[in-house]
Amino acid sequence: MEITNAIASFAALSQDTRLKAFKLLVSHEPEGLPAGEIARQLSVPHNTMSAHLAVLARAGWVVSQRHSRQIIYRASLSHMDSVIQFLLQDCCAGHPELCASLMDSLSGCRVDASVEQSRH
Amino acid sequence: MEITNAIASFAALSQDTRLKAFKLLVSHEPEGLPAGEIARQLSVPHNTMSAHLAVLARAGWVVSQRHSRQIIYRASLSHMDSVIQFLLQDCCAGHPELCASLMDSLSGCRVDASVEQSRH
DNA sequence: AAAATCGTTCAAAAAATATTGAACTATTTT
DNA sequence: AAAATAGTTCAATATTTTTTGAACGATTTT
Repeated sequence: MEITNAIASFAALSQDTRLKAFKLLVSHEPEGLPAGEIARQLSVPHNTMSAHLAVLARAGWVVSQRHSRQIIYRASLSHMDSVIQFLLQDCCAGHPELCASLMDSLSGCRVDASVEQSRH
Repeated sequence: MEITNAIASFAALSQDTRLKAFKLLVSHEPEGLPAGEIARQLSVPHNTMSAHLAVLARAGWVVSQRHSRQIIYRASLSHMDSVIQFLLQDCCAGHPELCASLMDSLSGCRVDASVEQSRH
């Protein structure tokens, strides 16, 4: 990821409605949500929401697809991965301990059968 | 991390000089760099740089400490960790495959002796 | 083909950010 | 204690972003 894309990516998430919309879409993966439904859930006028969704889309955080009358938005998890990689770049080289701690916290989300079982 | 802190964090990195300054500090961990040196390396007036460093500090991306006449800035790697955790929250639960891919890319930075040896 | 529904785009005003000369504070050197 | 050095803060201007009424475009229903 280039620095220009990174700036646009951070700018896109630096606004209340947009960050909430993105989080909402992440929690609605992989089905996605139509534009109007996002506006309704966040209590934002539909044209305001449309402008914000355009910013998120231009930055790469969301993708959209028309489905009859509605336009379905989905979070782009691969873009999230790219942004995180951008942040970590030039960091882990000298400091593997940060990666280690991150990996530890990430490993908590691998919910497989054996882990499920060991919870009881 | 609260959503308010997340917004401030993303806003802080959504500006060219600030993003470059943070990256510069990450690559200068753990020694850090004095404010004037950062301004010089990025070709920015010292008062402009000071304002930007204040934004980064308020958001939590950097910490500073006076050392005789100069003020040394350092990147806060733990803050970076918090922001990444904020992004991943509510994501891995339904989608362990994203975490898996992230862990794969992260695992590349674990440069220990055995890996070093196997490179030759 | 008219009406209804779902969204986007436009344009203009309002609000928030960025920039920088000048003044100021803290520390060290002479 | 004056001068020099390293940074910050202030204040005013310039720039960018956000918001929203109104108009428009696409698709479905009547």
